[in-house]
Amino acid sequence: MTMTFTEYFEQTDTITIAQQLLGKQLFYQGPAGLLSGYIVETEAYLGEKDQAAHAFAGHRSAKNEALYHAGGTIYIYTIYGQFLLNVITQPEGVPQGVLIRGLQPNLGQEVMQLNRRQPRSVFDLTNGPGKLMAALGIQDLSLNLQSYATSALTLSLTMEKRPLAVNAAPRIGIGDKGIWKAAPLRFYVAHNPFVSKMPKRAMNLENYGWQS
DNA sequence: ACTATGATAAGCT
DNA sequence: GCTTATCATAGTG
Repeated sequence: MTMTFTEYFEQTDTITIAQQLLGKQLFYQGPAGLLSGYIVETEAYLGEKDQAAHAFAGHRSAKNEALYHAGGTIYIYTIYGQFLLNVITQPEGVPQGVLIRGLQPNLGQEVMQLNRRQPRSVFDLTNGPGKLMAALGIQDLSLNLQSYATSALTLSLTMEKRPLAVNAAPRIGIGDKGIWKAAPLRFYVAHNPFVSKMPKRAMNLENYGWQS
């Protein structure tokens, strides 16, 4: 089955997309060659009603403009000097998206190593939203508002690994936002060592949490 | 969000 | 007793 990016990111709800992105491969055609990794951790942000979302209560500005664009749009924002990567979901005007929080390196792991300052181990390379962007070497906003369908940053909707289990948990870094602080909108491949804050004893180093 | 550092707990030769 | 892991705190853009 072949599906366009628009279909994939507009035809179903954001929570489902956040779960189904686990195992999809993210590609970046960078200056040092092709880099890629499998998505292992995501968070869903549900628009105007979601107190933790940038579009809460309809907030709209130049910084979060991408949220209001079509499904498949790249949304990058910065916090504390870190660049964070999102995929916009839902049709134009419905400001929802998915934050990519963890990546299992595949192509160009050596380059990613060089792009990072001081990773403690391979598992420290891309196990966080700011870390994975640093590893890819994306440290500006030039890809913001562009599309995964047509830019140097893309992802495969077909080639994928399959998680043995997907866990849901509260999102990270959410302050006092009522029910939205505890809402289980963070999804990750159970026992995968590239998931942020994964305790070592919970890591499965045999299969990384993937089927076969 | 990340890094660095220190405290506490758990493991191990 | 030493090493490693987990948790807490502070500093930073």
